[in-house]
Amino acid sequence: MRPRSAPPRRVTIVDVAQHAEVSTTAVSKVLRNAYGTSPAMRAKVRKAVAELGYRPSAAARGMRGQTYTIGVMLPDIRNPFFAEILDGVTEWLSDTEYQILLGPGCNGEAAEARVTETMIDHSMDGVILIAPVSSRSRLQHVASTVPTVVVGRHSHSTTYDSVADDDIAGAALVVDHLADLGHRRIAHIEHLETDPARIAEMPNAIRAEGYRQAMRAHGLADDIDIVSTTYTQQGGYLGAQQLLARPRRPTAIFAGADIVAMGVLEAIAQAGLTVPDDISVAGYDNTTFANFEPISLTSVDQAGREIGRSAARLLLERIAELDKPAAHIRLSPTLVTRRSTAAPPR
Amino acid sequence: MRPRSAPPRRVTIVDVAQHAEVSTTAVSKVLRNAYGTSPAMRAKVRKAVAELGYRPSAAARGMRGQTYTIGVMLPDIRNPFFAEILDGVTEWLSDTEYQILLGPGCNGEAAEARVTETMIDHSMDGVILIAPVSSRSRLQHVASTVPTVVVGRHSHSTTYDSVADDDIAGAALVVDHLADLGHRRIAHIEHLETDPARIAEMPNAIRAEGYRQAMRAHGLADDIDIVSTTYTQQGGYLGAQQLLARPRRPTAIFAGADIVAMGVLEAIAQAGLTVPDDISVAGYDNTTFANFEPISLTSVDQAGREIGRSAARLLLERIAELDKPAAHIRLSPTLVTRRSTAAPPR
DNA sequence: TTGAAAGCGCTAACAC
DNA sequence: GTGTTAGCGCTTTCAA
Repeated sequence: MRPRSAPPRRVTIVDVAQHAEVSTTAVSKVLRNAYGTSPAMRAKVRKAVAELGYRPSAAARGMRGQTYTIGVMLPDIRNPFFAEILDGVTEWLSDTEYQILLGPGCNGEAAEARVTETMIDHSMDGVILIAPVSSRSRLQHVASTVPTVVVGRHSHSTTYDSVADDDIAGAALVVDHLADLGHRRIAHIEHLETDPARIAEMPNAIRAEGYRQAMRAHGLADDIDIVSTTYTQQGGYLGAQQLLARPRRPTAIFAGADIVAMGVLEAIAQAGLTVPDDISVAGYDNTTFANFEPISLTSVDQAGREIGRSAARLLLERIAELDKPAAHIRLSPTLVTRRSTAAPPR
Repeated sequence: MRPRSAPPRRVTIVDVAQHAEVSTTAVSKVLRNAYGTSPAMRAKVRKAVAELGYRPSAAARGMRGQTYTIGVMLPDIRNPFFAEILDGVTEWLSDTEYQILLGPGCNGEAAEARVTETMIDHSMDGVILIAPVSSRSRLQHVASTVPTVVVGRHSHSTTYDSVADDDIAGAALVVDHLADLGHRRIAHIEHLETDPARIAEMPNAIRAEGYRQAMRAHGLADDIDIVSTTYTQQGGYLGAQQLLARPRRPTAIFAGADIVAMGVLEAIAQAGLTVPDDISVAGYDNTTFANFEPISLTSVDQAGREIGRSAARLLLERIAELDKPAAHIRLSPTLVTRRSTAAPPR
């Protein structure tokens, strides 16, 4: 009745070697498809591995060679857009022998440092950092320790690769769409970026800049109206409240992220207004939420899956060739128009 | 200009020992707060650790002792309820030196096996399996290898601990609420469970059973109406379509999960009906989605955070004492009534 | 209280 | 093409 009397000793490479009547080196080589193994040997080893149910210990492997494990850090597990990226990563890696482990959702530099350290401590073969907020030097440090791909920042690092969408273009898609519908007072809710070093590469800051540029291009420079909050539902709610209280209320709100748009919709409903009759709303990320029929939110599609696939591909390439020059992929977003945007009230 | 010319050698316990002028054994002991270290020695070692920025290698640790890492497996990263549980786990472990790593979202037994194996391969100190679908014997196997807590199954295992909510009571809360409002034709959408071994412990099956019991208790045995699909948005959509096509349409739908309710709402909207005027809808899990003001879905709250905290606590207790008897915690759910439920149309 | 030394499971030189 | 051997960084006996 003792549940775990004897935690049975794990099958090791030595057991496999004995069972197959070869050396441990041979087993190791076969397992890694390394050079210098005869077909006969491979067959013997594979058979023994199967019969004994052997699995290599990633911990032991990590001390000498690879662990065949990729770490993925994502800031907020609740944001469905990140799940999309993750799907792409998973899809790309599913054909390989690499495993994935995720860091727990982390907000802020301290938590990010903790997560990346943990991944390094486990000697993961590479890490994918999704929308990190850490300083550039911190990312540099991580990348100098382990092959790294950064997703969602417009980086120009020579140390790590990056994948992001063209946020300037994405913001322009929204403004163009709203302007074409006849809107002039188009407001934007941004995630405030104070650190000047980060303004150049954080997507939120670039979306705001893209909004400004597009407004100017439409001759709407005087109508530029940005509220600075955070990319959260709460941020959208508070930001929208500010905008709705304006003497000349905007006729359209471009939220920097779908999660922000959720808060915006909530504030609008609470104010007794209707979307899109009284006010149009657009988001960014094209999450499942935006696609939810009763919501039907116009949103910028970043092709998260493709971003994830690209990130995984770049990482494997870097693992294979540590010195290869850094690649920086910019994917073009598209606009998915839905019922939350329409012509402004007259 | 070479980006990663020399990946600098990691600081090891030997470096710390030399710097502090003590033995590696001493360093190891201090790091683990082990018995037999003088205050003076501790001070010296701590100082050296800080000065050198030393971090223990989890990989190396894993070969002999603990890795101070907990693995959490969750089936679907998109379901916000799981994020809630995760928050609870994170909260409880934040006071400890344990780190968390998550498995990638997995659906199906094969994927679950892969994830748990990966965690074991990395010699994690313990694993928390959230709503696993694997067979009982498979869970037993995992638990006999590594301390395990299973979340969301009504298990009676002697090998692993478990935490779940009382799904019979949760279903009753919904039926009671709807019956009190005057509903009789209350339908239920369940996630189909065919494996007889699993019916007794899977929450979806127990919710369906709770629905049946509660309906009978209200004298509504003849109105029992269950559609079997899956716990997905698509499942809810298709299930609702079936129900709406009934000759005597139900006046209320109890979806087995909020994600299912999303699909239900979509089908209802598409059918040109209104919630709650034409039909009431209730969900299960009280996700952020249910709380979203424009939706305002009545839902059963499982106290996910508390579930996570309990799971983490049980796991640490088991890690400390491997032979302790298995504990099975059942938390009582509560009902959060919102605008999606009202009296039936007359 | 402290430290020397053996090994955890694996990979990588380097023989043969 | 194959096997022997020396570690990787850490924990853990076991002596001192």
